Amino acid sequence: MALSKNFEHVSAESKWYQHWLDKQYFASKPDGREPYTVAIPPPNVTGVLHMGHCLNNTIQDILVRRARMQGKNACWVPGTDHASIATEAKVVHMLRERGIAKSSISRDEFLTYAWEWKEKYGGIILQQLKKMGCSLDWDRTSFTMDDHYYQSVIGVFNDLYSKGYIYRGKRMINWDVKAKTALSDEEVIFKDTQSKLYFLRYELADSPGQHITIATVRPETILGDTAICVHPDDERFKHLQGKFAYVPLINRKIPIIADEYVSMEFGTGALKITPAHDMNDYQLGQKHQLEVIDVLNDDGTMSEAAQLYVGVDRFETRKKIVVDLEASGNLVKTEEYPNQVGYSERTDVVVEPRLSLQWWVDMKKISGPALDAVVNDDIKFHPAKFKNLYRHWMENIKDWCISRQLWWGHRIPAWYDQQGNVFVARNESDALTLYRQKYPEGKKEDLRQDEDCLDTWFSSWLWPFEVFKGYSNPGNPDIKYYYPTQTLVTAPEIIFFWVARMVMAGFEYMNEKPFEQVYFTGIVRDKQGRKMSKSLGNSPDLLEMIDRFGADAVRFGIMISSPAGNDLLWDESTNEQGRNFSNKIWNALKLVKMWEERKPVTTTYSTQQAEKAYFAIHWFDARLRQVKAELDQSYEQFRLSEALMTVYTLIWDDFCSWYLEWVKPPYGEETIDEKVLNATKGFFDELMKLLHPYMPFITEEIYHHLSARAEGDDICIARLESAAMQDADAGILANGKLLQASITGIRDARNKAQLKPKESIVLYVQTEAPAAYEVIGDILARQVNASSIELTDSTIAQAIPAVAGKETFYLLSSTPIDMGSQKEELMKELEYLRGFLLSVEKKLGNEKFVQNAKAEVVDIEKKKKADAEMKIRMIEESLTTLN
RNA sequence: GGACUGUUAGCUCAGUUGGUUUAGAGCAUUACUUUGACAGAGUAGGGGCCACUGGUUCGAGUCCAGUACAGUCCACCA
Repeated sequence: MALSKNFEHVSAESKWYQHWLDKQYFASKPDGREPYTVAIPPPNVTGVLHMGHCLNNTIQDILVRRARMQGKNACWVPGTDHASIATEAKVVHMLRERGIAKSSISRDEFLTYAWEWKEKYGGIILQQLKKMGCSLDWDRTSFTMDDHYYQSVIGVFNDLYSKGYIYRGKRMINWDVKAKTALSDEEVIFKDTQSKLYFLRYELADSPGQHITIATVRPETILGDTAICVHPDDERFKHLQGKFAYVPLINRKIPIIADEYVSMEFGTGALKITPAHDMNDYQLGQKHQLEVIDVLNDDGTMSEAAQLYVGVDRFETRKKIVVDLEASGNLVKTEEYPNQVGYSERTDVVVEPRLSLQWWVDMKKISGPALDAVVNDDIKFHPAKFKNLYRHWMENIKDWCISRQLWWGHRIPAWYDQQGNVFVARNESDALTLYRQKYPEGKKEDLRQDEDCLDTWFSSWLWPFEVFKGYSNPGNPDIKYYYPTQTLVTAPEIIFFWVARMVMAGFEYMNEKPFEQVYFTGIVRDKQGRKMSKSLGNSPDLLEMIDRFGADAVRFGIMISSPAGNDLLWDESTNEQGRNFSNKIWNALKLVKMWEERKPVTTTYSTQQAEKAYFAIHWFDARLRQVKAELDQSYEQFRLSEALMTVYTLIWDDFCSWYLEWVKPPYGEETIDEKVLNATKGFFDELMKLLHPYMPFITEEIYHHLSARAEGDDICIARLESAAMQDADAGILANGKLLQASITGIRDARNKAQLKPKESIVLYVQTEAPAAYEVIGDILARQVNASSIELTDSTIAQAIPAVAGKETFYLLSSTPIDMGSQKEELMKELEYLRGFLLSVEKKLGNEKFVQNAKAEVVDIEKKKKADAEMKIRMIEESLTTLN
């Protein structure tokens, strides 16, 4: 069988993914095995794959595939989120492009368009996950607006309402004037902004011509002013307390009140109070029973109440009113003022604090167990630093505004009658029943359902259990088997939006945490450290990259640059590293396949001979065990990039660079030792299994090239056995290190002396461990092109000396050689050793050290000293041969 | 403004309770190697006062304090 020059990822990847699907390897059913459950953080239904998804889902796939190979019943549930604001915005945009205004169509018409949109674009992101190789159980694909899911959301609302945890109230909320909806606090992003501070003077009512000056960044809101407030102890304004002033331009008479809230140092010490448009002003207004004048419409234009600029946008008004205030003589001065302004997370417009009637969840009622679970490590956070963040938020939790003025989503199950009563029920007929309990003659037509939808997160907080119908069909076999899930992999950005609320919902409705552990990924940034975003255009086209480099390479690239718990500065060049790695593995396969074409020879050795003949095998066997133990550690701590690096070097360095070279049959030889061949293939199998979670496609491909496999023998479901170190391993590994150091040192010496690779040498070894050379001698000789190896007690004249660790080698060559550079090298080494010796001697000469340090430490230092002295002696001896 | 995290080679990061060499890895870089798996490669190098300043200690990249810078989260005094 002829193998292509490189790994052909395009054909292999689609072929194997389809094969895995055909074999139902990702489909999970409850059975006697230990479950390993992961519920995907559902991407927006209309979203497309970006680097954040790539990182997040690669990590999940690694965990899930590894669990599957460890014999667990792995179940990774896919799905999407209806993403109310984001999707509705897209549909509104689409309609506008078709010349349809949302306001011109009915709710039902709009929803028809929205569902069409969802059907058309909804599956895209899931298809993209398949391209990445994600081993999701597609039969379980969920959507937050599936029937059972919808009913559960409504059910939860009803339940919380009946417990008194949900209420309706008029409060200050964050208003998105573009989406025309309320936002939760978490949906507001504060950005540093260079603003202007305007100093405005208000004429005093009793003293014409006299003024009080206030400072504001929002002059347009003065039209809604209902008071001016000063600090009660402020001497400058004491005489004005209880007096009145006129709002400029409209001359409304407002009181001057006193409250300790006002800072005497800031601005002029006098604060204008606009209860309708500022959170703090609202509270002051409540306290002092001030009038509330709302001067803005829901789209951000000035309302009738403003009297002036009616219908003009708020920012346009700001420009105009400043001009007018200046003209009227009320503008004293303006100052540059840097402050932070809230923007909508979804639409990126400046958020308007606004008083409105919304639905709220009283979070303190349900946060208790959720806080404890994380603080007690019942749910483990990785990295643990997020525990503090979580705790702080939970301890200071505020009520959650859950109503959104949108149509796409779960409609709030509340009905209102003409009298202003509210009936919360699961459906209209239940609501009618409630209504009739109060008004027996009531008719269906008297009731009107709330127009609003619920916040998206009010549905996604049920995700870990409702994907198994844990709420809608309690106690079913799936929920009993799969819940709680094992690992949640998500971005720290949504720790409050989602993670915290899932924990609360889990305890409230399943009486159990939703997941055992949470792994917070870093944020994917570009090379300059900027967050990847659409607007910056620094987000690469993932599918194009997969086509070009292969999914394995892209997965490799993102994982290798992803330190546990840190943001990752991702650069496209890591794709190349991944592709080169694939190529390297592919070529190793080609080499092994070439050997296979030779004549197999079965050789029997005595135990002692075998130790020597098969040293490479014994060594790699030990290395595998060692690395597997390291990997277990890394996985346990979610150090996935470290684990990948470990596998990478094991394959590239240990297997390709060392092992394969050690066992490679000499050129021209037509036979192959059968035991070596079989062992090599076995190692290759194991290596592919270790790598499979990271690079599923190429590993499956190689696995099948290595040996003819029975039907159903695929690496995807192969067992990955863990291994413990054995007693003999330490000695073998030490010999391996000695062999490597010797080869490197001697090659270096050959290079420096400009000995051609083909020129053979006689190698003399001066060593404290002669026995080792019994075992490693043959390989050493071949790797450094030595015709023979001799042990020696003394220096060898006319030979090139080389020092490696405690060993000294003498390379005797038949051709005359230039020793100059070699001598220089040895002098450098000598200089280093003398410096080192000095530092050790200094340490040992320090009485306090010898007195206070632990005995072992002192012994180590003594040994260092002896070693250094010995090496110096050896180099000095070697140098004499160069003279 | 408050809290947390970080600052180690050109870049990205390891460095476990202070002591096994005068600090490691990957990528990048340099020199050499070119028909026998792989030039998308091989072999061998170079490259760091561990941010700064003090302190604790026989001993500090590692512990403590302060300073500077960066990042994240929270708060919002108009």
